[in-house]
Parts: sequence; C-alpha cells; structure tokens
Amino acid sequence: MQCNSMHSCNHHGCGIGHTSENHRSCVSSVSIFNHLEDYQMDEIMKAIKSVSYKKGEIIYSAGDKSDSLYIVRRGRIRIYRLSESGKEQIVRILASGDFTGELALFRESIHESFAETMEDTDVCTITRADLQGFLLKYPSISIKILNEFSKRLDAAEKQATSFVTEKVDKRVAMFLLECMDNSSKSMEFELPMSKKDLSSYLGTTPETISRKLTEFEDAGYIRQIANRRIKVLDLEGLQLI
Amino acid sequence: MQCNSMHSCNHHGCGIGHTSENHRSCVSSVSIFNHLEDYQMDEIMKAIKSVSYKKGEIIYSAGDKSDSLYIVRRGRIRIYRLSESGKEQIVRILASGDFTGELALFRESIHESFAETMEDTDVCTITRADLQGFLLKYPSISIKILNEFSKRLDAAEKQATSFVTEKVDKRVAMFLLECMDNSSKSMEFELPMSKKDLSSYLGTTPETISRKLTEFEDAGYIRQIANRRIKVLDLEGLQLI
DNA sequence: CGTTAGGTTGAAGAAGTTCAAAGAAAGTGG
DNA sequence: CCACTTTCTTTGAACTTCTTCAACCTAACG
Repeated sequence: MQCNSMHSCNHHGCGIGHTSENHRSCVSSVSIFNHLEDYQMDEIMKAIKSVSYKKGEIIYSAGDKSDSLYIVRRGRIRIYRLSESGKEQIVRILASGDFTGELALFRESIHESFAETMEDTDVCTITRADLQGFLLKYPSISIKILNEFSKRLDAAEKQATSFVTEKVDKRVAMFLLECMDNSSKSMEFELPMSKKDLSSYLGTTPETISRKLTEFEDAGYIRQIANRRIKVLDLEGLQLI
Repeated sequence: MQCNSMHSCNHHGCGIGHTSENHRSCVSSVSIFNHLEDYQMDEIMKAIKSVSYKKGEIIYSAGDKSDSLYIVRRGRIRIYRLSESGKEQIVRILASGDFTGELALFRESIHESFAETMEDTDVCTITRADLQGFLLKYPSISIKILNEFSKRLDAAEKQATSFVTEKVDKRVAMFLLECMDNSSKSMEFELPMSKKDLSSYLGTTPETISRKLTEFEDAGYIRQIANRRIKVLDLEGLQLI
C-alpha cells in the first residue's frame, strides 16, 4: 500500500499529496499542454489533482458519471469495453503521457468504457469545468486535443476495418510489425501486454493467438524467445501474410 | 449536368456559384457553427466555397492531400476505407448537416478514407487555414467539434467492439433497431442504404445479410415489405437476439 | 511454495465466406 | 417510355476459419 498511514484509502485508490513537482510533470510532459507558456502551465497546475492507484484497480467503469480528464504520469492503464452480450474487448492501452476521459470532457456524460490499471499507476486529473475554462482561455489547447482525437478516431476506424476485412493471421502479423516499429525497429522486442490481453485487443481468443504465433514460428517468421519476448527472423515474410 | 455552360467542370465536380444563400444554409444548419452570433456566421460564410457533385463522384480518395472541411448541404456521402488486403469497408454515411475532413482539419495530412457521393450532393468547404483561424478566434467552435469528435470516437470504438464480440445476427438486429429509432420509432422503415452497402457497413457479405433477414422473417421478427422496406413485427424478439 | 492466472494443444463444432447461378431492381440511352 | 445493360439480391452447397471445451502445462504472486 502506498497510502500514508494517516489516511484511509477510498475505492478509487490513494491520493499521494499535491506537491507541485508531481503536477508540473503532468502538465509539461503531455502534448496537449507542453506547448504553453510557463505562466499558463502554472495556472493549469493549480487545477490538477494527483491520484495513485495500485495494480488492478478500476479508475472508472462504464456507467460512471464522467467529469474529469485523466493524464497518466506513471504506469499503464487498460481501457476496455463490454459488448451488449457481455464480452470484453480491449480498446487501447495508455502509457505515461497519454490521457483519457473521452466524452467525459465535453459534456455531462457517462463512461462507455472501463479503465483499469495494469501496474501501480499515478494519474493527474482535471475536472471538466476547469478544463472547459482553459479551452476557452487558451484555444491552442483545443487544437492539440482535436489533433489527438483525430488520430485516435483514425486508429479506431482502422481497427474496426481490420477486424472485418483481415483474417486473424494478418491482424497478428500487423500487430507484431507495429511492435517492432515502436521498439525503434529492433528485430527483438517485448509484447506490450499478456497474450490474453492481446487476444482481446485483436478481437480473437487466447487459443488462437497461441496457435498463430506457433504457426509463425514453424514457418520461420519469428522465434519466441520467452513468454512475451519475440524475435523477428523474416521481416518480409511477416509483411506478406 | 448541373454546370453552368459558361464553366467547364473539373475532376471534382462542378461549382455552382457562391450565392450567400447557399453559404448561409451551410453555416446555420450545422451544429459546429449554428450557436454563433450572426456577425460571426457572416464572417465564416465569406470563407466558404460551395461545390456540387453528381451521384457516384469521388470527393476525395485515400492518399489525397487533405486540406478542407466538407459540410454536406444536400445529398448523402458514403465514407469508406480499404484494408491492407484491399477489401472495402463502409465507415459511415453522411447526410445533410454532417461534416467530414477528419485528420484533414488539424494538420498537414493525407486522407485515410474515400468519400463518394451516393446521390447528387452539394457540399460547402472551408480550407484548413481558414478554419484554424476561426478556431483560435472563436474557441467555442473547437468545443463543438470536440464534442462531435468524441461522439464519433465513441461510435467507432463501439462498432469495433461489436465486430469482434457480436455475431452477425446480433449486429443486423441492432442495426434494424437503430433504424427504427431514427425513424421516430415507427415499426416500418426504409433501409438507409443498399443491402450490399449494409453488408460492408456491418462487416459481412451481401449473402449473409440476405440470409439473416430471411431468418428474421421466418422467425416472425420482421416482414420484408419491399426491397429496402422493413416492418418490425416482434420488437422484443429482435431485442433478444 | 502453494495457489492462481496465463498459456498451450487437441478435437469437435459452429458460424460465416466463397463460388456459382438465377432472379429482381435500377440506371442508360435511344 | 421502352428495351437493354448493369448492378444488386437471393439461394444452394462446399469449404474455411475460428471458437469452444477440456486437459494439461507454466509462469507469476503473495
């Protein structure tokens, strides 16, 4: 427990105090604020609250009233949805510098997804009311957020398209290639999540993921070094799947 | 051809002149601008160009440089993507009052999708440069667009989730229920697109759509009045699929 | 160090796609 | 407005892909 023994923990996790060091790192490390002047950042810092969560805690659930923007300072957060028929699907993984809150931000609304920490995580939060004030005062923030949203929208549509137009083989191969790019094109890398989570993210089952990776290994495209560690042996082969 | 005979038509379709009537209807009918003061709308109108397209024309293609916001004044536009393996998937259908341009709007970028008119269509366009100016000058516009984007993001993620967690039965049933809601809960309605397009939109094939609708009819949930006309006989039955 | 969660493998089955062929609707040009 | 062409829709049947279930194994965690 990271909690100070003087305080009890609420269901959302434990506050870790409001040092300006904490807040500054939120404001200055995140693309939507880090282009601002120092005095503007200082102003925003005053509106920020810092909260810590332990691994596995739920930050918000679908159905919760949403009234804050969450910025990840440390740790990782799994964002997932439940379909009408109750199946879980991982939408994205947030790492430090990323933010979430979604619809949250722009009107009185209700979360459509769940946010759960994958490891011990610190987040900074700004209430919708405060954020709206900053958006009107510093229009460039809106443009940054619009930029981010448009990227995310593109990614979501692309993912939806790949779910229905590509076979699982292809989706897995594309994911591996993306991992490579994210690890500065190194041929060897670590999967950013468990294979169970990966199966949910790619819209399939753990069994199928396991089988496809084995297939790729048998075909000589990759080598599974360890549980989550993968080495690409035949880049072109993967690209052609 | 709607073109004035004095002008030749470019590959994008035919301009139909710049009467302020045309422009006003774009500005005042669309949610991102219609909250503004009259003098502000007048200013925006001056930056708008009006263009008409015939049915089946391509407004933009994936790969095109994108530098404008498009607002639909009349007609309908099909937005679709091509997957890596070349299959088409319809992302959404725009009707009058809707807008597109996407990534387009907030940075020098390239279209990821195709926009094709489904009928004779008039659009209003604003260049990115002009729009950025208005966003900085009237921050409330940004908030409107952010609101719209967050809704669209939610819809895209929801769609992606349903593609991988729901069977085709369920997706078709959900679509029919949505059509009902959009036609003010009337039990009888017209499909908003061909069954071929619908299959693409729902991530399946025309054959499967045809079969599922027949199944629903056999089960007594619906009645297919005409090619695109459907009557819901058992609402609860549909909801429980 | 034991318990729990994640991962693998096989076999059977369900769901949807594909291909082919025929019928219906819509668009085209005289 | 008709006849023609093209595109859309439907139906059958074979086939592919993926999921599901069950059993077992392995890694992570307190």
